[in-house]
Amino acid sequence: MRRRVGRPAKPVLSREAIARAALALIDDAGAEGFSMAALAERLGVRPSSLYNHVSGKDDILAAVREIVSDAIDASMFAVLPWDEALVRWAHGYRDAFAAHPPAISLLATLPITGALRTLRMYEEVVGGLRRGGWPEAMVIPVMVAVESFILGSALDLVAPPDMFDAGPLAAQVPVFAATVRARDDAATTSGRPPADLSFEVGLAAIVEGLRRTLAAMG
Amino acid sequence: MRRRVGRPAKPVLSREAIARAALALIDDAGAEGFSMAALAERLGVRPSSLYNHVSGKDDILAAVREIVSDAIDASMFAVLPWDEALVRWAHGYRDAFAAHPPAISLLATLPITGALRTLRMYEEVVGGLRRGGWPEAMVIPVMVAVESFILGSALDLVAPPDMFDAGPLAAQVPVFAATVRARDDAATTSGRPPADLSFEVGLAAIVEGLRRTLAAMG
DNA sequence: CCGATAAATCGAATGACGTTCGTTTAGTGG
DNA sequence: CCACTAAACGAACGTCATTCGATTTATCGG
Repeated sequence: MRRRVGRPAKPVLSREAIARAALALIDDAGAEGFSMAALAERLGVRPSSLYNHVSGKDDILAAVREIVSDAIDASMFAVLPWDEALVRWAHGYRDAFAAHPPAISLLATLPITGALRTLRMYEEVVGGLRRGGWPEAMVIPVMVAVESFILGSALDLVAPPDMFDAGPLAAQVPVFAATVRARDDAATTSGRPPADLSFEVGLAAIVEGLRRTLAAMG
Repeated sequence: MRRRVGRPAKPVLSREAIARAALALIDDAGAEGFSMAALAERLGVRPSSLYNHVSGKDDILAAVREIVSDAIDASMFAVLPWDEALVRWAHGYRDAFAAHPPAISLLATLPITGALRTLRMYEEVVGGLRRGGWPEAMVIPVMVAVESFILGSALDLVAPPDMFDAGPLAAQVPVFAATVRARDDAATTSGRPPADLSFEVGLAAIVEGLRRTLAAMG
């Protein structure tokens, strides 16, 4: 698996290949397992070789974010009413991140790339909202608000499952502890993870609220 | 400012003092400027001394999060209708993070501490929602959904201001580019940052949507 | 008042990590 | 065929978080 010095016959690396390997590494080894050394080894290469194709670790993460974001479909805005499209877009958006849980915390804090494909997605969303009747100045705030909710929900997805486990302190917060149990029961009987319940409740609420907001503006 | 070896007359360090200095350091030097070495210097101490009071960097960040979270008031749930309390709580929650922008990205991905004060806040929120008529199994999902939106909005707060600047690609996404300009104009004339517009629109929508959800369950 | 113990710091060392740079080799255009 | 460029390698550097033993000082029991 070790390479010899010198330019290889066929290129071994590329920005794309590095990004794909990085995502696979993060999926396998988690966020802490993602190092330039580990990534290089997975590619059969020395760490310094990576710098011929990317400018550094941040650049790799930006490329990883592009890959993950590319899985988000926004074409429904062209054919569905804005509110219905928003719901489907949000589901696909969250699913794209949910497919790579260990990557979420790494990508969430990353400034969103201004890559062309990302801009095109925004173009579709914005077009759908405008056609739906939203005034121009409110379209971006509406989109960002939904995106913020999605991102926050993605982070919730990767939170430790016992986050709300009060442990020995449960006696001091009895209402809370009982309510957490009720949610856990609901999650079990519905067969869905607790994070899904929060996401569905919140998404339905925010879209319904937006419908009312738009209607109230005539 | 340099200390001598040996046990000092008065303790110089404590978990609390370390956490407060860490938050101040993050505010001053940003997330990248936060290192054990820099923190130790600010405290007039050697890095290794810190380990007598905290278990490591993660532990310090957890303590920082406790400090930031302590600024969140949840007492309004005891005296206001649940929907109004939710709006005020969300504002205070976001403000607490907005007071320390460089800390947001560090804390956002951190698993929420199960500290007693945090649990007490949840106890108040949960109590308010239950008194408002929410069925037991839905209370936690409702709270988590709102919290996810707040956290996502806090991250938006720290995003680079030119995030939506398409630059030379603007010609390829004309509707989007024009809509971003309209938002920037609205932000300028209203005298509020763009992130505030998104937060207000989203918060109003999600709470209004929750009102409708609850009413529909009668 | 004294000696044992515990608390707390320091200094040195370690290992991992991201990154830079000079060297070496192989393909490519003229 | 030759100069140039692309690409990978190996070595080195600086930073960082963390560990550990030595050292100093306060506190407490007798």
